[in-house]
Amino acid sequence: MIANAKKILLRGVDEVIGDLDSKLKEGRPLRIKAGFDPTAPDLHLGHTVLLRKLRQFQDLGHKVFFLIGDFTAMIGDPSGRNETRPPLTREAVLVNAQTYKDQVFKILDPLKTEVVFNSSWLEPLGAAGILKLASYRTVARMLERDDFKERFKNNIEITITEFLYPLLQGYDSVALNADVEIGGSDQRFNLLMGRKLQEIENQPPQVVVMLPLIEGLDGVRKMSKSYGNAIGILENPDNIFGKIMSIPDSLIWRYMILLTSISEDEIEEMKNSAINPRDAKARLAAEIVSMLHDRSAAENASIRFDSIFKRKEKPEEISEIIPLQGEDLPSLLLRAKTVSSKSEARRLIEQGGVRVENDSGWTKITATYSFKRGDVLKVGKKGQFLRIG
RNA sequence: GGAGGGAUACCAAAGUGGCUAAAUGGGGCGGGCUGUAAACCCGCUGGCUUACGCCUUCGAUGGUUCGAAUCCAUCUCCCUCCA
Repeated sequence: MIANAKKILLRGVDEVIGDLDSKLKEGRPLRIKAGFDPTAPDLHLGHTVLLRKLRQFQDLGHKVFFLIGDFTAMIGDPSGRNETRPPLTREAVLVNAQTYKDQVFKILDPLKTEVVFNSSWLEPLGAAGILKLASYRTVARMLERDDFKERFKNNIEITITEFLYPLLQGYDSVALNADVEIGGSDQRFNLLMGRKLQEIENQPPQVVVMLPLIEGLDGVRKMSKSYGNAIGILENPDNIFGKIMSIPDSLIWRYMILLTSISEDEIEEMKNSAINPRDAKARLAAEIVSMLHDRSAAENASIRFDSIFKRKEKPEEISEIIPLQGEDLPSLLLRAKTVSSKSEARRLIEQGGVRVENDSGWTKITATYSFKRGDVLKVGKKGQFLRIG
């Protein structure tokens, strides 16, 4: 029973600190904590690694405390950063928090989730409480943390508030009496701080479960909206499918382990077979679309993908644009929002990035091409289609 | 509080009076080859213009000059050393 639970819970996990076994053996619903920094307006696939892990705990009967770090967001988590973050306004924090709530239940079980805001206990803490927390740790201990150490060494500023961040996050664990905290492996220091503070406050220290940060679509940097290498949770099925098809092969198995429920045995089997990486990717893409939408959305996305990219057909639904009097191609493309400026449009056209469908297939066109009603244009290699109305 | 150094396009980094819309690298985009993969090759990468060209951009503001990213003044921010 516990062995089975452990197998599920440890899938894809980077590292566990503390005794998960004995927590599980207690047989009660554990209090699982995961903190979210409400700075990102949208969740992406990277967040689902964590959300999926939370869901697995829920499915085994445990309770998730989905913590929105509205108070700590005013500082900004320094983890993994090489620079100080600008603070967010209170309003922005609240708006972002709401968008989080709108998205996470695509993965989490709402019945076993409690959404909490850390301002509800950090605010009452007051200056005195913060001073007390701060007295628990020394500057030397803080500088043990890698990113602080690096920044300190390289004369990159570290604000005092950033030192406070791990303390406050750690205190969240005390306030919630957390049994387990799940976080990205970049959170190591903060997660361990929770254990430390719980011990000081005479609580059993939480078990720390660290998940890897997944690489973004470029396969190099971690997935992040600001790197433009992310897939948003709310994106449409075709987009998600297409983006997965464009990931480098090196990511396939990692994504399968972390983002799908395909059994580890089956993944091993595929890996050892002579499967065409393209087909493995298509399977992966379908699984992910199913997770964020549903099975039939995944099937449709797969069919459309093959039609457009394998057989070079045009999609059945194409947005139509009606040309204005005397409008030229660059202006039309700009108005259709397929490019961000006319210069860009000209560049694109000059380089053969714009084609029209005719008897000989997709044919490159020039800026002076006189389009006519019914023409279907394809813009760029990712394939944006336009019909002239 | 004192002394010195710095701020250049998405990022890094050259440029110290005109030849600079600004070298080079990365990133991004487009083309070729593919499996919307990787690697590789080619091109593009401020805006407006069919084009000649015009306009805006080198931390901010003001000035010198026929002409400034480059010189001067003030300001803002960052770094180093000293206290």
